[in-house]
Amino acid sequence: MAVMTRWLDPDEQRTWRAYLTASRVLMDTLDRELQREAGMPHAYYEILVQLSEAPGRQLRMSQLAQAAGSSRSRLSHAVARLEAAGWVRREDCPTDRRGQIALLTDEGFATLAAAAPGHVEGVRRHLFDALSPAQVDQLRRISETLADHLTGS
Amino acid sequence: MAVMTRWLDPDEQRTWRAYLTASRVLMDTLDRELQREAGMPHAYYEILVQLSEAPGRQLRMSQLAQAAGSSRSRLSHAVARLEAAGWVRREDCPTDRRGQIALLTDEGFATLAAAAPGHVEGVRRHLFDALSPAQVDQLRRISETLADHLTGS
DNA sequence: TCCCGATGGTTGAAGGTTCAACTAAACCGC
DNA sequence: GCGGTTTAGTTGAACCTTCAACCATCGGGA
Repeated sequence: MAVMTRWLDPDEQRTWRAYLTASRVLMDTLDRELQREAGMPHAYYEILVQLSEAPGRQLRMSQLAQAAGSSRSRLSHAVARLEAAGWVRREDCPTDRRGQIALLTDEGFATLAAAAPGHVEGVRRHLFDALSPAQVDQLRRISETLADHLTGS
Repeated sequence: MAVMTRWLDPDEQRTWRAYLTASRVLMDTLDRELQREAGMPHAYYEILVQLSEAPGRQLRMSQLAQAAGSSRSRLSHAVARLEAAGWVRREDCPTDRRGQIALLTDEGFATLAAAAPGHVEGVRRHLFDALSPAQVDQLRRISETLADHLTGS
């Protein structure tokens, strides 16, 4: 028997369209700002942030991919570029000969430190300044629910 | 005088991280589903949707770019591919000799009609099924506020 | 011990996006 | 109607992401 499509009602349509537009414009804006001011896309910034917060400023590739929300392949390519830029270094993992450890160089840390204020300012201006405290709270709950739902299934 | 960075407080941090994760995973999931089931990325699907809803199933390139939230350049490249796939056709604009009109072919419409149920089902499953009606409403307001804020500035 | 499946990571090719440069036509003030 | 400035759209190069294929190593069972 054919399964009927559960189409979106007008309210859902409107919500979905608004969400699509807002998230796309927000991300495009932040990405462009970061590219202009720090010379890297947002995904690369995320990688540096995750490394900077890890103990010893280093992580196994897999864990870094996980933390940065990246595929392994993407991370491999990205780290290759970050390494060429001198911001990250690779080392062999002592406990697993298959493993690689990515570590943030001092130069990478300095670049991140230089980029962070501008980026945070952008996040604040484009996101938090537009929302009421209640809305920020709602957005957090919605996002956490969604993330759970998506990764749980 | 140096401008102090308005850093994010812990709640804002948490909100921002949750938002980043959720929106990235959501979009990645939908994109992959669409690629697998319809052979096109979400951005291309958006273009076909906009064309399908336009009078005469056609739009000027600029208006289509606007509607689909795409840059002109991106749209040019995309339409070139969609044309090669036989889903879109280009015509000269009769009233402006600089202009180009993109129009959805019957084949393009059929492809879209075939892809839509699966995609809508995905949006419902991954987004709406996870949220309460109140949260859907909150998300709509937040997104509309954000979009206004971003495009207004 | 040997084998086999799972895990960690890389690679190359194909496809998508961005940016800057460019052509052509329309608009505007004079 | 002339000359400069927008606007419409395309192009190519550089870059980023994805996908599938691949190699190496690890871990567990017979």
